[in-house]
Amino acid sequence: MPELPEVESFKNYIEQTSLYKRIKDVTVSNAMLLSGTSKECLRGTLIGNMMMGSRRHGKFLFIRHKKDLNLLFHFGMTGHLEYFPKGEPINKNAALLILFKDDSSLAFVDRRRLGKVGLIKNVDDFIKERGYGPDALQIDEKEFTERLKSKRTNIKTALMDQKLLAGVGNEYSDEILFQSRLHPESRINKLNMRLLHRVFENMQGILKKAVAENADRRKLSNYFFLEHRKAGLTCPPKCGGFTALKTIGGRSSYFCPGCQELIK
DNA sequence: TGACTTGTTCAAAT
DNA sequence: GATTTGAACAAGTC
Repeated sequence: MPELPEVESFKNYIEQTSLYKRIKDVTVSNAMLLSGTSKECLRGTLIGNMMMGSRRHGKFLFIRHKKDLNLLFHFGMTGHLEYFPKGEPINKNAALLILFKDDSSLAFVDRRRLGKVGLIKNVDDFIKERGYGPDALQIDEKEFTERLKSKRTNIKTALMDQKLLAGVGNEYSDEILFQSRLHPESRINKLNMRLLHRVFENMQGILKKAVAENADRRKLSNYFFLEHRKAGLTCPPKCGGFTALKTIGGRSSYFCPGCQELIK
């Protein structure tokens, strides 16, 4: 479930493995993966070019090839990248395989095929046209508060709404609200500034830490709900209550009713 | 067998 | 009209 920290780690991965290599061939084995482009168009456009840089916005990753040519990745639920140096066996399940001139390759692997790959001209225009909010790590507290405070929906749904702010998904939203001791169904417009401040601080803290650890869950073991997505567990901090599961905003939401205050 | 998972999108409801 | 809610989708797991 690639959320902001995972996508940031994919960005680092590309930068460490795949920049400035001439592209020799492109294989698309799952055309459904493509968004707004065709196999032929993707191949024709990428072959002969090279990746010059990358940029992440929310859960989207953009690879710049040249001015007005960016490769777009969205990883859906199970998408990820795999790089294979020359001579290493490549993953045959790759939905998209980019072969470089030095015979190394980069694969987009996506078992459940919910990811998307596309070509776009301008990243800022794309974000604007699609209406995505500011990136969750770029937004400052003032704008965060401004964008959220008038909403009447619950805090969890809002945090996950990519048009309010981009990058937070189901799992990280649970962790942010757990650390903030705030019930996911709390109504935003009932929250005071102190509480919104707390959510903002926890969001930034958790995302930054996760990015610093390259989204490696093993290194985030002090983050309770990222590690244990289960109901009926004893809440570790202080309250000693039990964790609960409830569908909120159409998503499985884990929380502790004992220490996450519900404000309605 | 079918219920459940996720992010996104679009339709329906408020 | 704007905002909010919820269902659908895809496909793999259990």
